[in-house]
Amino acid sequence: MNIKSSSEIKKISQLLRTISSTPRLRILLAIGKGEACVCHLEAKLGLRQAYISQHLMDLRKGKILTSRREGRFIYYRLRDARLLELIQQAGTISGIPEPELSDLLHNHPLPQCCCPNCLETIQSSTISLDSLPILKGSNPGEQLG
Amino acid sequence: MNIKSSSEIKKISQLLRTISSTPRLRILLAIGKGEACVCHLEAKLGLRQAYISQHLMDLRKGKILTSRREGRFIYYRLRDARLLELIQQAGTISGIPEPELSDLLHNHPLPQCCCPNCLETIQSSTISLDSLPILKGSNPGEQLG
DNA sequence: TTGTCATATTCATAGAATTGAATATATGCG
DNA sequence: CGCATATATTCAATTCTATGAATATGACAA
Repeated sequence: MNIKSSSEIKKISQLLRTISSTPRLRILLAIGKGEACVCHLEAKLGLRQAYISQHLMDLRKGKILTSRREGRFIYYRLRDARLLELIQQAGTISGIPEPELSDLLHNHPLPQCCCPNCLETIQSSTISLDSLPILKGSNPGEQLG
Repeated sequence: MNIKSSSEIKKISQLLRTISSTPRLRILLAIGKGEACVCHLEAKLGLRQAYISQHLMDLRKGKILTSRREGRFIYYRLRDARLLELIQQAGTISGIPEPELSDLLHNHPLPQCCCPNCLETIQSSTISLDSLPILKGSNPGEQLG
């Protein structure tokens, strides 16, 4: 049996292509195992909102991210955390030394959103934690992606 | 420390982009853990020679393949066999069921080159095995890629 | 040397992806 | 409602990528 350009290969191809763009890789690594809203990514990556949103759309279409709305914010999360292992493996294969690689992968927890507006919320509420956007709102949020 | 579009990310991006094209994925899977000459790939994949050579060139430039000349033939091999695991992982993540996936990965040993000219050699030499192109020639071959 | 076979390279072009700019939607608040 | 904020979408332009066609190189054999 020959290797044909099967639908399996197309799926793999598409997954790899979708995650292979530099801004999308940066987004995925910034989200990591956690969740991130667009404004967070905007602050963290230094990219414009509309630009990030476009790439998030690609990642949603490629079934790589899921999103969840909570009030005005929309939180993105990896649909499958093994993607991070895949990226790590790619880094290893391309000869990136372990320290740099694990820095890339593990050094970016998202305790709370640190973008301007979230920071402002945190700073102005050192006492009442329930004003944090990630915690407020009783609605657990519908799945969007 | 922020995630910057570092050289590490660019390396990962380039690796993933290079292997993400359908014909290149097919080539990599056809080579697998073994070695293959262009004529073999031509026969196995049903693609034209020049087209395959172009993709082989990309894969060589991307440091994904090494090549070794032996007489008129040039044999290609994966520089790092972990690439196959990476591809497998990508398949798993994109939801390909295990049977199809392992078929894609393990069902293509390259006992000998089966392309027209190699077949002809094999058929006309059921007795003297040392006439097989993969075995003949005392020169172990220089690394080209 | 001439010819043949295996493979590589160059070049042109169609098509896809990336990006920037502008604008739209949707939620929540007063 | 009307406004502000968070995010999404559309559109156009530029820039990559893929592919086909033609041709070149390099090894071997006669």
